[in-house]
Order: sequence, then structure tokens, then C-alpha cells
Amino acid sequence: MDLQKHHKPTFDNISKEKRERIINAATMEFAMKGFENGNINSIAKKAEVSVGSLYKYFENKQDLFLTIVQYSISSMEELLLNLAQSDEDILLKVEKIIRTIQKSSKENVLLVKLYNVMTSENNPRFASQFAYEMESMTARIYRLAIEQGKKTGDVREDIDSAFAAYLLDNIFMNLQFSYACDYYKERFKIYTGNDTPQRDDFVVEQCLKFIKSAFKK
Amino acid sequence: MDLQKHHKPTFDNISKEKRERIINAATMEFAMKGFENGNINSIAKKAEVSVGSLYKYFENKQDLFLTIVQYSISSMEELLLNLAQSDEDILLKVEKIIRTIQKSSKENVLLVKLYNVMTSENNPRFASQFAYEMESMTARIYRLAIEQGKKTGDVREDIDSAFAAYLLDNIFMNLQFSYACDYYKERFKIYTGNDTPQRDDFVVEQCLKFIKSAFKK
Amino acid sequence: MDLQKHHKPTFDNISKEKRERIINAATMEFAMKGFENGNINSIAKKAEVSVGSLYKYFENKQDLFLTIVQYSISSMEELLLNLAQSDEDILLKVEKIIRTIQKSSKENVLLVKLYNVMTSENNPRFASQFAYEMESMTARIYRLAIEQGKKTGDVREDIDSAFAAYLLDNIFMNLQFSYACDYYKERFKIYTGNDTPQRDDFVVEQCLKFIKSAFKK
Amino acid sequence: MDLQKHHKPTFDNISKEKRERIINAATMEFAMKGFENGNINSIAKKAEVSVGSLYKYFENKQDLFLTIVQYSISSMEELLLNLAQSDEDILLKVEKIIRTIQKSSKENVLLVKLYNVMTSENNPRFASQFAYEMESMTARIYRLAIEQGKKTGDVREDIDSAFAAYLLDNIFMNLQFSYACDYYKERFKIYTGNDTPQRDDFVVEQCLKFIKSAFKK
DNA sequence: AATGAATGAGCATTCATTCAT
DNA sequence: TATGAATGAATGCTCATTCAT
Repeated sequence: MDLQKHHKPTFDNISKEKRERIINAATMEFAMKGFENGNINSIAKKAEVSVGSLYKYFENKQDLFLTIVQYSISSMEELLLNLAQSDEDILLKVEKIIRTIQKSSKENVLLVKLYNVMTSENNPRFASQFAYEMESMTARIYRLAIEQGKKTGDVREDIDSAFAAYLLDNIFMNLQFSYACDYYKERFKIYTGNDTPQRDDFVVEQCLKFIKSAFKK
Repeated sequence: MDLQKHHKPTFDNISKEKRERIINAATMEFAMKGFENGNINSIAKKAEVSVGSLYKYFENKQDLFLTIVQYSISSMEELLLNLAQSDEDILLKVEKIIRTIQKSSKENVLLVKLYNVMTSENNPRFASQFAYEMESMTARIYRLAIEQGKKTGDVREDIDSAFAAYLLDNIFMNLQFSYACDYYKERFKIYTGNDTPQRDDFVVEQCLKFIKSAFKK
Repeated sequence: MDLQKHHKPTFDNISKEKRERIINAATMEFAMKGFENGNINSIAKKAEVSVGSLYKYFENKQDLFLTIVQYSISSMEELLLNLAQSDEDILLKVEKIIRTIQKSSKENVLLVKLYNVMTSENNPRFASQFAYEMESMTARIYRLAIEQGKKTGDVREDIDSAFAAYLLDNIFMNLQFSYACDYYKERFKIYTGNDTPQRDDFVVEQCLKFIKSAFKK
Repeated sequence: MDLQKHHKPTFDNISKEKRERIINAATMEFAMKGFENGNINSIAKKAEVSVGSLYKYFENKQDLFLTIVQYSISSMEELLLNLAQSDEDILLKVEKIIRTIQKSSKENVLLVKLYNVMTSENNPRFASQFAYEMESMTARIYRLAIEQGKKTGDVREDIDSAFAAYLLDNIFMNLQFSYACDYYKERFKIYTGNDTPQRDDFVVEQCLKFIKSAFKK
């Protein structure tokens, strides 16, 4: 677990506007090119900040990347918190989640791409550092919703809540990537014949049928 | 579909042993570091072959990479073909698939890592080139099995076969990564509490329950 | 006509001394080895500058080469402008040109070598890019002088001014190379028996006799 | 002076047809790309001979180049010998030379290109090795013709025969390049406005006027 | 003698990081 | 604190030459 900051204190002192310029430029760069291929000098130029400054704010490239990832996770967490707090039926929740994925994947293609990059970076440290916060939140939310569903009788009791949450997230995670990442978009097309998952209602409907039935007693 | 070779004819002429040394070295390199960061000179050294030779066999780095990926896909295809040809009940097939994933992911960690790397390289050309070969086979197999299931009454008829195949593969793909890739391993642990999906029977059992129920009328 | 700069603005910002170190090192390298064989890393070392810096100043090897050539052309142009502006008799002008060639070829052997290399690089783009600036100036100067000669009666009127200028330059160009370039030096020796055109006055005298007579009515 | 062979005895033993295949392929390669950039492996492929064989015939790349140059010089020498032996008036001879240049430059662009490459190769050994044979022949021919002209009264006696021969060759050499080499073609265009020296008769006429007058008493 | 696969030093170019101003 | 010029190690790829068959 790694919740510590990855930037120097100086980064907190600069103006919000400058901070956002940096975050945006770096997010774009890393999302488009990945960590290894992302270029610090390009980020500096795009953010209209000097490289020297960047190195005043961050120890090195990796720390800038980690900071960016933190930010993108925070953005996603906001969305998730809304879903988590509602008291609805699990299937309603699932529908909300899917619709949120559809909406936010289109609005924040870069964040999703970045998340995708993150999941396959060949640096174990990155992976384990962030999997925790990112996933532990969704894991908890899904598991609680499933347990709640068991109580209300919406979910059969003979499946393991934690594992079911995992399966659910497998579906959601790939669905999310299918809206934003090259490989997954292509894959979606191969499976369903559609260019991108454009018929959102169809996707919602099919997913719900599948999941509802999977949970049903 | 892109089944053409990505190597020069010379690569077919060298000894099987040398060819395998190269394949292994390159698979290891690309699986660990990805395409961009994979180092041709390192591969040559690891394979005990000169760089010059490598460039006699492959036009460039990309073609070596593509060749490697082809090999890994072929390996997977063999497994899949066995599953495809059997005439069993869809649930038996699903079980077989999961057990195959469990077995081969452990045996061929590198291939799975390579596949994972491939899915997140930010190169659209790679994406479309490989999504097709990689996924079109599984897509077809799953869809046919589902359609067969509809006929035999094992699968409800109101779900879209193609989309259900996609959902199924979402689950399998992530499961596969969970056995071999750092991020996904960590994520599995967060969801289920287990270090790696070691309790294979538990995984099979839970997946089957979920999927069986999802398909059930 | 290609008078645009071939360097990045950064090259204008560095100290004159450093700029000259680079120009000198590169001129030497390219003059001795030609474009293809000239080595960027060697130039950097000779100029006591890092390769990285060189690439901050120039987009690539070709642009460094073009810049060098521009410099050498500018040097020559200064000399030519003096000759051009004078209002003298064409034969006086010819004598001045020859003496200028003699003087400058000895002083700037490298520039002449560079020009020689340039004329035979098998790169059409280089050729057309520079032939124009280099030659169009001399072409105009010679042609105007000849036309002026026709008016004053020093030059017969039945020869084509432009073509005569071309023939004149043929002689001058080879003369110039004869002072600086290995092949042409050897060739001069074979023709005249002299090691290098050392007896400058003899060369002047003979050339003048030949050209004067050629122009004479 | 270097008249020795630059190939191993083995090259004399192979079939004439194979020898010519090699000569042709190498001439093409070196004429188009120059010595440094000419590629031995490409030559072997083009000549349908193995690289190994090439190295059986020639010590190294340089010796292959030198051999090629020898051949091209021999070709030119044949032409020159014809001119040399005729007993004509010097101006008729000059006309013949120009027409020969015009004809052969178009027919054997590669040989001329090769000769051009040779004159600027930055390897002193090349230069001095070949200047001798190539130029000493023309030097002698031109000088003798001029001396003959002096006797017959066609050439003024106060010019140095050797130097006049040199000036003559300056004109011819550049004229030759103007028909075959990129830089010189461009330069010809700048001076005369014509794309290539296509109006051959005009060229002959103007050259003759110039040279005739230059020699005239 | 002929082959052509193998070699590996060499080169243009990139980019994370430093540091003088 | 901010700047951005400077650094140089690192990498994909080429090609003259060798040598086992």
C-alpha cells in the first residue's frame, strides 16, 4: 500500500492553475505514449513550464507518473463514491455503474487509457503501488452491494461475495477499456460487430440480463 | 486478418534450436519490458546470436515483436482448438477453458505477460493487427458454444450470443492475467484475499456457478 | 533559391566562439570525409560540445551540413561581391578573379574541398539546393561583365554571353579545385609538370592570354 | 603512378560473362552512391554472385572500386585513342571531342558519374592513383594537338602548350559532367537556362567559337 | 572454387537529468 | 524559485569482412 505523496512539497505551493497545466499535459502524454515513451521535455513544453521546474516538483519521471496516476484515480473515486453511498438495489447499482462507465469513458478517454497503461506497465512497483487504492475501493463497494443483495434476496447465497465482486469487476474493467483503448476497442468490434460500443442501451440491457441472471437464486 | 509472416525466409532456414533460443530470448525481453522498451541488443546477447543475424532474420524490431506474438498466439490456439472441437455441453466447455487457463498461465507466464503488454501498447496498428487473430478465434468458439447451448436448452434465448461471448471473454481474459501479470495478481489478491489464485478448484467452482446461472433460463 | 536557415534558433544564441568551434570542426570533418562519411560524434568531440547540444542546434546531420555549406558560400560571396561591384574592364576583372582564387584557395583549403565534395555528393537534393545560390551569383556576375565587354568592344558580339560565362566558370572552378583538392592537384601536375600551381604569375598570365584571345573580336 | 592490377588473379579466371556482370553491377552501384556508400552485398546480389566470391576476386571494397575505375577509364581511352590518332586540324579535333563527349556522356551516364565520384573521393590514394592514367593520356593528346596547331599556324605560339591543354580539359571535363552529374546539370541550367545541354549543336558552336578564338593568333 | 550465414564495431539520434544563471 | 542549455549514455540498425561447409 502506498498512499504517500509522490511529489515534492514545492508542487503544493504553486498556483492551482499551473498545477493543473502540468497534470493535464502529463496525463495526455502518458496516456498516449505510456510511461517509458512519455517524454518529460514534451510535457514541460506542453505545460508551459521549464524542465527544471518539473524536477523541482518531482524527484524524477517515475514520480511525476505516479502523481498523475494518483490524480486520475482520485477522479474516478469521486464517481465511485456516489455509487457506493446510494442505498439502491444491486441491479440498479449495476446499471448505474455501467452508465457511469459509458459516460465517463467517453468524457475522460485519457484517464481510462492511463489506467490501462498502468495495468500493464512492466514495473512491478507501479502495479502493486496503485492496484491497492484503485481496486480496494471498488472491491469493497461491489462486495458490500452483493452482501446487501444476499440479505434482500436479490442474490443467491451460495456464491462467494468477494469472488463475485471480482467477476463483476472483470466485466466492468474490460467494458471500460472497450470504450477508450485501441486493443479493446478492436476486440469489442470483433465480438459484437460494432465499431465502438455505441448502442449504449443495448450494452446496458445485455449486461444486466447476464449479471441479473448470474446472481439470481 | 493478418496471418502473413513477419520474418524473412532466412529465419525458417536456421536450426530449430537456434530459432527457439531467439524466440525465447525475445519473448522474455518483450514480455518483461514491452515493445518500446525491449532491447534488440539484449535479445541478441541473451539468444547468443549477433545483432546482425537478428536483422538477417527480421526486417526490424517491430517484425521481431510481431513474430514473437504470432508464436505465442499459435501456442494458445492449439489449446483452444481442442476445446473448440469437443462437442460437450457449454458448462463443461467453460470448465475446461478455465482449467486450461489455470494450467497454461502457470506454465507460460511469459506468453500471458506478452499478451498483456500487447493489449496496452499504444500503437493502433498493433492493436488492430492482433486483436483480430487473437480474438476472432475465441469469439467464434464462444459464440458457437452459446448458440449450441441455446439449442440444447442450456442457455436462455433472450441474450445476444455475440455479446454474451464478449462478456465471457472479459471474465476469462482477466482471469488469465490474474495468474501471470503483476497488476492483475495484486488486484486478485485485493478482491479475494488470496495471494495468487491458488485454490484453483475454488476458482473453477465459483466461476461456474456465476456463469451457469448467468446462462440459465 | 534556398536562403533559409538550416539551423534552429538556438544556434544563433550561443557564443560566437562556440559557434565558430562547431563551424570549424564540422567544416573540417565534412571537407575531409564528405557528407555521408562525416561523423557527428567526431564533430562534437572536436568542437568540444556534446552531441546532445549539436542536436539542439541542428535538426539532424543534413542540416548541420547545409549550415556549414551556407557558411562557406557566404565566405565566397563576400569575395565575389567585391569583384562584381568594380567597374573595371573585363580582363582586369578576370585577373582579379584568378588572383582571388589563388589567394583564397590557399587560405581556405577546407572550404574549397567542401565545395568539391558538395559537387559530387550523389544526393540530388543537395545538388539543386546549392547549385542555385552558389552558381547563380557567379553566373550573373560573369554574364554582366561579358555583356559590358560587348558594349565597350572588348568582347566579340557573336558569342552567347550566358554560355561564355559558363565556359569561363568551367575554367575557374577547376582552377580553384586545382589548388585545394587531391585529384585536381594531381591532375594539374600531370598537365603542367608543377607540383601545385605555385607559379601564380604564370598561371595568371596564361589564363589571361587564353581568355583575352577567346573574347577578342 | 599505379598501373598494377587491383584484383586477385582469380578474377581473370572466371568467365567473361560473369566478370562483366560484376563490373556492371559495381559500376552502377558506385556511380549512383559513391565509394563510401556503395554496398558490397548489394553488388553481389545485383551481379548474382556470392559475397564470398567477390572477396575471392578482390582483397576488399577499395580494390573492387579501383578495378571498376580502371575499367571505366579503359572504355574512355578507346574513344580518346581514335581522336588522338587522326591527323586533323586542331579545331576539327576539338569538335570531334565535344561531339564524342556529348554522345558518350549520354550513352554511359554511369561511367561519367563514376569518374565524377572519383575526382572528389576524399581518399588521397584514390586521387593520385588514377589521375595519372586518366589524365596523362588526354594531357598528351591535347598538348600534341596544340603543338601541331602551332606548327600549322592554327594556334598562336605565345601560349604554353601544356597549360593550354589544361585549360581545354577544364572546359571539357565540366562539359562532360554537365551531361551526367546532378550538380553540374543544375549548374548548366543556371548558366544557360537549358534543362540539360540538349541543343548539342549550339554547345558545339559556342565552344568552338570560344576555343578557336582563344587559340587564334 | 563457391557460397551466404554470421559477425560486431560503428553511427545517427533521443531523452532523463543536472546545474549555472 | 525558475529557467533551459548542456550532457552523454543508450539504442535501432548497417555493412565490410570472415569462414565453415
